Amino acid sequence: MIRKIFGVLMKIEPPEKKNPDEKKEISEIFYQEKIFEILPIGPFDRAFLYLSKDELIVGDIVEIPFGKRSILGLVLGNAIDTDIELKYVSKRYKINIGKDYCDFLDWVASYTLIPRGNILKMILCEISVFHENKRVNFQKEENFGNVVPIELNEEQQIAYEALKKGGPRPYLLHGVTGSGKTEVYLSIVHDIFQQNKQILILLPEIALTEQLASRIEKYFGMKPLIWNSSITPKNRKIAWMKAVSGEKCVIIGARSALFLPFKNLGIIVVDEEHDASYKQEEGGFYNARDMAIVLGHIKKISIILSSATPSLESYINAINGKYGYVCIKSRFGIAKPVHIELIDMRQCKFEENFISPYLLDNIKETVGRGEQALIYLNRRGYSPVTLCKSCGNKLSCSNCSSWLVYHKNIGKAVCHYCGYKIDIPKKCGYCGSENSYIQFGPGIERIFEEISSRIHDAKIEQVSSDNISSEKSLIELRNRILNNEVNIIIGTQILAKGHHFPNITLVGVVDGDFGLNCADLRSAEKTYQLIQQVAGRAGRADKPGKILIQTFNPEHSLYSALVSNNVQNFINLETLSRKKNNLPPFTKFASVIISGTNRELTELTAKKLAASFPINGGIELFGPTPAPLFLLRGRTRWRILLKSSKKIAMSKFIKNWISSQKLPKNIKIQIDIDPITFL
DNA sequence: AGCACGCCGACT
DNA sequence: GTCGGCGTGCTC
Repeated sequence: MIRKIFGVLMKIEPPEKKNPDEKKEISEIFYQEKIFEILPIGPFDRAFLYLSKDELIVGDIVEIPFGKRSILGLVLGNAIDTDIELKYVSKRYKINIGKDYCDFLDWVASYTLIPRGNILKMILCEISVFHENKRVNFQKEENFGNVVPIELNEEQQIAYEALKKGGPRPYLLHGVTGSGKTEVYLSIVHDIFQQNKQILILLPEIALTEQLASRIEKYFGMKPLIWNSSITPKNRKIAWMKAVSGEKCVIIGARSALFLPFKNLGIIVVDEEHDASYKQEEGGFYNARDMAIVLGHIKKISIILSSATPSLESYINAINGKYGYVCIKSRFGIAKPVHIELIDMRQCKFEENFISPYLLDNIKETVGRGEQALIYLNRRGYSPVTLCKSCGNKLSCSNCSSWLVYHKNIGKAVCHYCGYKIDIPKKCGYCGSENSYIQFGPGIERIFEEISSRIHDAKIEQVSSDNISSEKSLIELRNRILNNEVNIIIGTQILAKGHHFPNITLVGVVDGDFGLNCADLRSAEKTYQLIQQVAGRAGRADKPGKILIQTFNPEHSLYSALVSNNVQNFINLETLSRKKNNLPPFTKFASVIISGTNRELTELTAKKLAASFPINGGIELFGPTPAPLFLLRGRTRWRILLKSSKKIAMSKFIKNWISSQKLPKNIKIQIDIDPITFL
C-alpha cells in the first residue's frame, strides 16, 4: 500500500535527523512510502508494521527501532494501511535470506510452536556480520592436486547409483557399521558439489567433525567449513556469509547449521540420523532431522538420512515408500563379524564388584595380547546414589527431584540437572547416624577403581564429559588410544560414536539394561542402538572383535537379536509391538509441561488446563501427572501427554487450546511435539 | 528478549 | 528521605 504524506513529516519523524531547512523542503513534496510486515528478533510470533522509503522485498534483513532499542528484523511482505503510528525501518542490509527460508521459518514455527522471532534468531544466530562492511576473508578453499577419487566396491556402487537415479527426495541410507556409508553419500555429495551447489552435512556430535573433515579434504581437494557452538566468532561469520552468498561450499555442522540461510543448497546429509542429539530440548523443542526433511521438501533437494541403526520412524517411512530406501549389507574390508555374548549377572556373586569374573578375565586376556579393551557405562561419577546405611535415606538435590551423584575426584555429591554440589554430610540428615553414608551402584569412576585394583600392569583411562571437555582434548585422547598408549578405556557414550579404533578388540558393556526399564517408549530401541554403536568400535581390523554385555535380563528379545546379529529381527518385533500398542511412529505424541515456582498454583493451573481441553475425536489427553522430574531447578513440574493419529494437525490444535486459556503470569508452558524424552 | 514503570524493604 | 529488588506490561 502506498501512503501519501503531505506536510506530516514533522509529526512522523524519519529516523535520520535532518536540519530544519531540509525538513521544510521535503514536506513540500508528495512523499511516497510503503508499509511492510517485519518480524523482529525475539520471542514474538507475529510481524510488526514499519514504513520504509526504500522498496523492500521478502527475505530482506533490516534494522528496526523496537521500543527503546534497535534490533534486526526480517521482511515478510507488504501490508495494508493502518491506524497505528508507524516507525521507519532504520537500515536495510544487502542481505536477503530468500523466500525459501521464510517459508521454512514459518513451517518450523507452526509445527514446533516455537515463536517465529526465536527461529529468526536461530537463522541470524547473533551474527555481527551486519555492521561493518569489512570484506570477509574466505578460507582458502582450493588446494587441488591431492584429490583422491572415492573408491566404491560393488555394493557401495549400487547404493550410490540408487541415490543418483532416485532424484531429489529423502533417502534412508541404511548400512551396518563398517559398510562404508560415508563413501557412498560423499560420492553423491561430490556430484552435487561439482554442479557448484552448496552442501550441508549434519553430525550429531562435535567429536565426529574432525575425521569427516579430513575425508572431505582428501576427496574434494578442499577443506569443508565447520559449524558448531564452539567455533570462533570469526569462523562463524565466514560460514554464515558463505552460506548466504550462494557460493559452492561444504559445511559440516551440528543441528543448528540447519538454520544457516543457504542460497544454493544442493543436498543435506543427516549422519547417524537416529541420534537423540538431533533433538533440541532447550529453549524450544525441535528435531533437526525432521526439519531437514521439511527443508528438503521446500527446496526440492535430496536429504540423505544415514545410519547403521535407523530410528524406527525413518525405517518405517522408508519401507512405506515415503523415503527412498538404500541398504548396504556387508561390512567393507572386514572378513569376520563381531561376536556378541551375554553375561547373565544373576549367576554372578556380587560382593562389591560390578565387573563379572568372566568379563575381567577377557579384559586381562585382551590386554595380555597387546590389544585394547573398551568398557562402556553410560553413567558419570562414582556412584549414582549415596545412601545412609542405617536408615536408607538418599542424598537428593534441593532444587530437583534427583539423587545426587557422588564424584570421587572432587569429593562432592553433584546434581546432574542443576549443578548443585554438597560435601557428604558426617551425620545422616534424617536419622542422625554418624559416618553412615555409603556409595550405592557404579559410575565410571568406580569401575575405573575396581578395574585398577584388579589389573595392575595396564594403562587405564576414564573418559567422560568430566575429563574431556573440548574437541582438542578428545583428539589427544584419540591419538593416545590409536598409539596404544592406553590399554583399557572406561567411558560413557562420549566414546561410543563413530571412531575407528582398530586395536580395540573387546568391548564390555557394564550395564546392558540401563534404560531398558524406564518408562520411555523408545528405551529398547535406544539401548539397542547404543550397544550397536559401541560394538561398532571393535573388530575393524582383521582381528576379531568381541562384545560382552552384562545383563540381568538376558531373555529380552533385544538381546537375542543382538546375539544372533539379526537387526531385522529386532526391528520387526519392535515395529509389531509399537503398532499393537498404538505408539509412535504409528501415532503422534505431544508433551505439555506446566511449571512454576508456586506448588499449589502450578498444580491447579495444570488441572484447569487439562479440564479445558476441547473434546476432539482424534486427540487423547493423559494427565496431568507430576512430571518424572517433579522438581527441576526449583520449579514444580506437571505434565500433560497428548496422543493423536498421524493425520491430525496437533500443533495447530494445541496452539488454539493453550492460547484460549488465560494463564497466571509466572506459570511457564513448554510444548514438545514428538517428544523423545519424557522427563 | 530487553527495557520501563511501579510499589515495598534496608541503607548512605 | 533515596537506592534497588523483581513482578507486570509493552514493543509497530
